[in-house]
Amino acid sequence: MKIEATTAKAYQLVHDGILALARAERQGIRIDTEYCEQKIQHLTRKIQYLEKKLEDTKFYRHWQHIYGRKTNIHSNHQLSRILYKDMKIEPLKMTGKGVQGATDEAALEQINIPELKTILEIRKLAKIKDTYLGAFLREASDGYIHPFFNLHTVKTHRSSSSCPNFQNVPKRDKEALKICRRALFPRPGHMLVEADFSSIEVMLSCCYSKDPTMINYVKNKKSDMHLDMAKQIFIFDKLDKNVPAHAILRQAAKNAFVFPQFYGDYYGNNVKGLADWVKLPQSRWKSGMGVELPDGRYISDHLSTQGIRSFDKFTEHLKGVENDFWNNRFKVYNAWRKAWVAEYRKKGYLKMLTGFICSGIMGKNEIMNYPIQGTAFHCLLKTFILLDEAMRKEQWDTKLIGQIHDSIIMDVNPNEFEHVQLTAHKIVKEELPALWNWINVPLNIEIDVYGVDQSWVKPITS
DNA sequence: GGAACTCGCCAC
DNA sequence: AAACGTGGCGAGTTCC
Repeated sequence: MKIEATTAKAYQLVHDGILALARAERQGIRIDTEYCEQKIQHLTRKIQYLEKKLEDTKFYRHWQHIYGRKTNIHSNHQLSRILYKDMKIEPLKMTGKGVQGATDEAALEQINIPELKTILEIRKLAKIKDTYLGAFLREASDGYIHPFFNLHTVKTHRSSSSCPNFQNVPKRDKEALKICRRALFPRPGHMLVEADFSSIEVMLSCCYSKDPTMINYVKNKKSDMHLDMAKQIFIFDKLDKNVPAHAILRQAAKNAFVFPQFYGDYYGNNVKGLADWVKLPQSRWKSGMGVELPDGRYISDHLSTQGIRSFDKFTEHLKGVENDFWNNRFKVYNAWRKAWVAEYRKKGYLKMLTGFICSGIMGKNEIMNYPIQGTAFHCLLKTFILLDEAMRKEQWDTKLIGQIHDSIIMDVNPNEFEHVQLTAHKIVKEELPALWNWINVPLNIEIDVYGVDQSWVKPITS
């Protein structure tokens, strides 16, 4: 696919953006190579130990019996054959291209063979060692890595990063986070600072759709879309998000319903994710199942009082929630979606608020997601450009060093921190809305600060 | 022996 | 009726 800017204002943004990003690439990110080397050795030994442990099992000997000298526990192709052909286990899901049984984490967890846990553990450690620490070392030069930030590779006009990819360093898995991010440091006496746009894709959904309900959700600090959805999905009149059990319901609604729905998913998939979150099985429910509620009851008992006693009944309920979500709660957004898709089908291309054009054959979900994703990134990019401008004009010692779609990573001189923070806020709250009159909601950033001379592991704020 | 593919997995 | 968007990258495998 050919990716180009296509209008004058889009071209200008890419032009300025490339230059600002190139300056960040040139600065680079400080890396502790000694740590990487030591940690790689440590992980290698750990992996060797797990491999030895595996080799001492019946499961492995069986594998060896089939593959002989070619036996390779890192081969998912071999593993798929062993499990699904040889041991005749019924595969619960197939791989993406659909020809063999899947051997990903979700699939292996469903199979009751203890050796598979060891394989998963090896996979996780190998990923950390090879994809992250190994790549950091390979790319390190004089104590710095210089990841590329590309603006010409992505269909949605977002960015990508490579050599190494700075945009996928582990964060969710706390162990992986600690090991990988411990390698990256600020310059001596400086601190790493990360400025994240708050819910930027929701903001852009407001800009495109002008949906009043959605706008109210992001403007009104007391309202909470995910909590409201949790109430509706799990049928509660009241939920307090500060109660841990309620916080889980809110997270479930957010991650297994709201986000997937905006990406184009449907209730039949969402219901599985929701059941996972609240630990309910995909079958009939009995008393005492699932997560515990603050009053000591379990979620299955609560739903039972609402007439929902099985996964199937819950699915039916969720179908109603989905219908209400699009035809009632966010009906203006839904109308925009329909009109937006119709317009693309008439013209054969779509044009973003920032002037970028996407053409080619697209499905419904792509037509809806591209403008949101692309334009959200353009807010980040313009902010990056303006920060870079201020930095050079005022000769900051602080440096811009990277970007992850909706966040900017800086290497900050502590004496300049207050000023940098003020400048960033001024850009997103005042300059951006003044520049782009289609911004109809308040943009905001959250700032995370890491300690002076400390790695990228744990922010000392927020 | 390298290119191109699949699979799995990390991020937003 | 159908049904989750965007990337990069390592290892294994297959093709030429």
